[in-house]
Order: sequence, then structure tokens, then C-alpha cells
Amino acid sequence: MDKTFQPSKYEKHIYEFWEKNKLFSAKVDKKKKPFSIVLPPPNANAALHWGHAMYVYEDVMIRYHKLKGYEVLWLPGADHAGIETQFVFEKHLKKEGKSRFDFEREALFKMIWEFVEENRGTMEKQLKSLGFALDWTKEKYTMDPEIVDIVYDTFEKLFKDGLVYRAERLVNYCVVDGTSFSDLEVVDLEAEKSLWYIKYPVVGGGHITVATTRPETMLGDVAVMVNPKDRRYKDLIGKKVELPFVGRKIPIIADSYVDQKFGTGAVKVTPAHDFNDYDVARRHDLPLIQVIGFDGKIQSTKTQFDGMRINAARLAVEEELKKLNLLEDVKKHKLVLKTCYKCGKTLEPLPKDQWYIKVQPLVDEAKKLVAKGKIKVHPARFKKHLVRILDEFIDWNISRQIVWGIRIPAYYCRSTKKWFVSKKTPEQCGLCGKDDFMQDEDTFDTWFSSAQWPFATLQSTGKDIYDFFYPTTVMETGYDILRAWVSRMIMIGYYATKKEPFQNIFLHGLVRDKHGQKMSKSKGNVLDPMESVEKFGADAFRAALLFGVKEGNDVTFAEERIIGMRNFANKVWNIGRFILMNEETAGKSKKSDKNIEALKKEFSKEKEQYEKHMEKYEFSKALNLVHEFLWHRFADHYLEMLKDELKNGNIEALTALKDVYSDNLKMLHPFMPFITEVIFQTFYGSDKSILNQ
RNA sequence: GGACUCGUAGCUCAGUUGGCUAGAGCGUUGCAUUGACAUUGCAAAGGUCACAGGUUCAAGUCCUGUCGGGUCCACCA
Repeated sequence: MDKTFQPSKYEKHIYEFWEKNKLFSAKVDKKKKPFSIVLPPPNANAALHWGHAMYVYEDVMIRYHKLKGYEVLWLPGADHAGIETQFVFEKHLKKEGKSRFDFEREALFKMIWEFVEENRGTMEKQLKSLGFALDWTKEKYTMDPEIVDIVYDTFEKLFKDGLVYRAERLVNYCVVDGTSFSDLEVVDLEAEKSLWYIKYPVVGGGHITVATTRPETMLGDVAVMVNPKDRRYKDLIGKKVELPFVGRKIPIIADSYVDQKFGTGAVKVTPAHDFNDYDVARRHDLPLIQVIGFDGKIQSTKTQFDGMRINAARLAVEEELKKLNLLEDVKKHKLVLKTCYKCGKTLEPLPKDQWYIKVQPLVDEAKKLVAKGKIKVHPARFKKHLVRILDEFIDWNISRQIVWGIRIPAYYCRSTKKWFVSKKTPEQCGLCGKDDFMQDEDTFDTWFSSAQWPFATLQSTGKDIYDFFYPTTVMETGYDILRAWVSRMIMIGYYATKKEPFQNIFLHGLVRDKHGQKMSKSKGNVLDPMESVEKFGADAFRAALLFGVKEGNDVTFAEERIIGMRNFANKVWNIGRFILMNEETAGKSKKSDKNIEALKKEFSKEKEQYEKHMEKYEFSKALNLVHEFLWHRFADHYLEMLKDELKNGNIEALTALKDVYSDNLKMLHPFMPFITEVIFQTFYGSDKSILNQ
């Protein structure tokens, strides 16, 4: 053995040894209890970041249960990450002076597919270098035909059960990129903008002044609203105003949504181009009049503004209002703009037909599962967080206007104007007998396929595997995607299988940079975790993520943490080295010693404590315990006390030390798999594995 | 604005249902060491536990408020 532990000398070899000996491949073994985790699939196209490094919790659970004799499955996979990947690909195209609009749908899809395939190996290699005990023989990809097939089945079932509907709702649409974004994908930007005060002539005399940040949308106004309690406007409610330029007569309505103190207390209602106004219009049964097209130009107003771009129209409207003496004032106002995270332009709320999932029935079932404890949440404090998320869930828009993803299997019959859902293009319309279909251009929201991940991966692996390992034991992920992912997995998973997709949820914290900020690409503060792995070894890196950090709390990246764990690894290494050296010169005498007894006693206490922590998902405490015991009790105390006995050739002392040490290696193994395996093999033979004990 | 969360040694963090002279890692200081390890050992210094009230025999731990980080959500024409 070397004087110090050198990770790079062993890690690759050891991982290959594990794979070659199929130590990670799960099979159905009815004599054993199953323990399964499906890895949250990283983006196939990107390198790992620190969030992925937190999956070390999963490896800890997997290896711990493997050592306890469970049949374990940790199933890896990759996500096609629709929007994210198409975004990266488009940047790539731009460098070559091209854009997505230069290609047909099929060609673009094929190009992105190949682009992803080129990069896919990266994250897989990185997961291996972290030592993760993943069963690579069962790896899945969200774009695998078998997975897509299951996603289609689920959609079809939802459609038949009446849980999918099509509705014209407002979407955040980027008129530059030609894509709509979900609320989760927009970038908020605070800005100071103008607030225009516009006079609307009231039919029968007088006027009412509204304040607006979007004068050009007045062409699509359907009402003016005031607060019912507002005395200033009491007499005007029910009257009509004549909309300048278009001449439409629209009602003055009352809605408590209006803030009397803001602006003039009178608001124009433009349901086709404002989310709040859309809600108001639904409440009051008002029509939707779209005056901005998907090309970002004013349309169908039959005014001089038709064909103008939004900004130009805004100026023109302002100019015309001045001429008509209808512009009372222009003030400054701070507001939050929703912008496109690709091009930074302001997103346009536009009405578009989309597929929606009616979530209420799914939410009800999901809540029952959590309430009844069929799904347990660890740490417990996240339970109410999850319940609240479920309570607040609104119908889920699953249509995305991108090509990189699973295309929605919905077909529109041009003669009956009905939608059909089926895996293949229907041969003929059941209503009219014709075959004039058009497939929906949209793809599924990536989360729609991700929501099916636990059962889709297992079902596509084989019925026996699915029956044995589903519901999975634990879903481990970051608390920041409880809403986007975890809650949806519960809803869709239960809907499709009538079982909870996982029995436990374990949530880890976020990794933050030195300044306490969350690491994210948009903030540009992402560090490559792999550099630390190379520098200090995977074991030190892994342990550093857990040591002294309470489960679910955020972790601040600090190299000192890793140094501490690197030192610990070396300590463990040298204890092994010391035992081995004494074994070579071991005598035969047997002599009892009070320190031997004390050591055994203390160890059994340690072991008992360790098991408690591990079962309670208190991994940090378990690691801390082994750290404390091995270093400060075993090495600093007992080893020193028994040194003389070893010199005297007392085999009892050596055996006791070796046994306790070996057991501690197993306890440490889930946290530091490489070094513990190397030492184990040095002790017991290079064909053996600590995982088989 | 709402919900949640954090604010403990120079730095990064633990402190289980309120009960110890408040702990760990890293750093700092002093001493030690040619046989496991300087990625070491021994010893030491360092905290009015964000602030202000309150409950209690007892509060870092519970309650209220303030200030300051953070996450998610909502957002006002």
C-alpha cells in the first residue's frame, strides 16, 4: 500500500470491476426484498452540474441496502429536455449563420437528435466517475420508442377519460422565436415603462379615463372596468363607451379586481392580450378579440394600424390619440415584464389553442396518497410544502411549440373538425369516412413525459421487473422541482398504474456558490463538479456534500470541505495500511485485554446508532458517526492503546482491530465506495467485493 | 405582496421532542515526530447562539415583532 491514498490510481479500475462483475445489475429475486430508485434523468445533451452531484444520496441508499441484502435497482436514464436542448441547438445554428426556420420539421428534428447523440456520453461518463452504482444495462432515454409508446398510451387514456381538453388560452408567446413558454420558463425583468392615461368617450356624453401600459391593445378592448365600490364611477357602470379608432361600443363593468388607488381606478379590458383581463372576460362572459398576430403585427382591426409591428403601433396610437385630444397624460411606472429567455424580447400574451390536462381529479388522488402516508416525505418539513403545491395546481398546458420532443399524437379531421388521438395516423375518420387528417404540430411539455418516468422506465424494461420493483422505494431529487416534477409524477403515475410511483420522497437542498447564490446557468456561476472530483477523488467529493449538512438544507460549495474529507480518506487508508503491516509480522500469542473488550463494546454501540440514522434518512449523522469513530476513537485511542499488544504478537488484538475496522469499511462504503473497496480487496483478495458481503 | 427557510467560533456548517462547561470540519497559535498517516499527533485560542420583547424553574431550541440572506409562488392595468 502507498503511503497516501491516490484516488486516480484506483477509481476507474474499480468501477470497471463493479460493472464487469454485474454488481449493479438488478434481477428479480423473490427471496430478497426489493429496493429501487429511478434516477432523475439528467439532460442528455449537457454535462453534469452540482445538482446532479447531490444524487450521491441515492447511491448512499442503494449501496446501503445492497449491503443489507436487498435486491437493489438504480435505473439510469437521460432526458431529451425539449426546450432547453432546442435552445442550445439553435444557438449552435446561429453560430453557423442559420436558424431553425431554414429547415423543415423532420430535418430539424433529425439534426437535433444527432446533436444530442454526440453529446450524450458526457453525463454518463461523469455519473460513472462519481462512482454511482447505476444499472447501465437498463438505461433509458425519454425518446426511446418504448417510452414514447407509453407516453402516447397515457395521453390516449387521458383523452378517452375526458381529462384532456383543447382550449384557447393565453400563452406567453415570443414573436421573434415563434415559441410559447410556460410560466416556469419566462424571465421576469423589472423595468420602468410609461403609463398612458387615455380618455374613452362615454356614449351619451362625458368621458372616462383609463390608465394603461399597452395603448396599442386598446383596439382589442371589450370593456372598461371599475371597482364596484368606487364612488367616482358609480353612475357610469352599465353605460357604454365608444372605442376610438374602431368605433366599437363596449360596456363599463364592475369588478372587485380593480384597485381604486392605482391609475385612475378605471381599467381597459383586453382579454386576448392580457392574462388578468382574460380572467375578467371569462367571469363576465366577454368576447376575445385578437388584434395582435403571431407575427407580432396588428391585424384585423380594419384601421390604419393593421400590419404595424407592436412598438410602431404603440407610437402611432399615441400620436393619433394626441391628435384627437384623447391623451390626458403619460406617467412613468415600474412593472415586471415577462421576457423570452432566448432573445430577451418582451413576451406577448396571445390566445392559442392548446391541450390541457384537467388536473383536479388527479390532484385529489395525489393528495390522498400523501395524506394516507402511502407516500412519505423526507425530511418531513417538505410535506406541507407538497400538499400546498397540490392544492394550488391549475390545469396543465402540455402543448409546446417546438419540434424537439414527443410530437402530440392528435389528429384533426378537416371535414368534421374533430380531434382524434391515436398512436398512428388514423386511416379514416369514424364520422365522415375520409382520411384528410392533419397532425398537431406541437410536442408535449417535457414534464409530461418526465411525469411518467418511474413507471415508464420499469414497464419498458419488462413486466417481471416492473412487478417486482414498482412502486419504487424512493424518489430522490431537489426540493426546487417539487412542483414541476414530483407532484406531477404522483398525479400521472397513480392515474396510469393505480399505484403510487414511489413510497418515499427524499429531498436534497440546492448547491450554492461561495456567495450563497443558487448555481444556475442563467446566473453564470456554475462550477464544474468534475474538476473537484479529479483533484480530490470521488470519495472525498461525495462525502463533502453530506458531511455536516442537514438533509434538505442547501450546501455551499467550499473546497475546504473536500480537503477535510480527503484527509479523512487518507486516515482510513492508513489505518488499513497499519493493520496490514502488523498482519505480516503477526505473532501467535493470545491474550485478553480490557481495551479489546472496550473496543468491541463501543463498536456495537456505534453500529446500532448507525443503523438508526440510516433508516431515518439521517445520512449526514451516520457519516459523521463513522468519521468520529474511525478517526478519534479507533485510530487515536484504541490503536494507540493496543500498539504494544500488537508488538508483543497478540493475535487477539489484531483480529479485533481488523474485524471492527472491516465492519466500519462496510458502513463507510455507501459514502466512500472506492477507497473502501480498494482496502477490502487488499485485505481479502482482488476478486472479492465489499458489496458481496 | 404571500408561503417556506436560514441568520450559532475567522470561513462552511451540526446542535434530535426546551435541561450540560454550546460542538465538528477547515483555518489560526504553540509543541511533538526517523516505523500507519505532516493529507499526522497533542494542546490552545475563538461565540452576549442576528436584534428586541414574551412564555418557563430552565430558551441556541417555543411564541411575537424587527432587520438581513435564500427558495418557490403571485404580481396590479
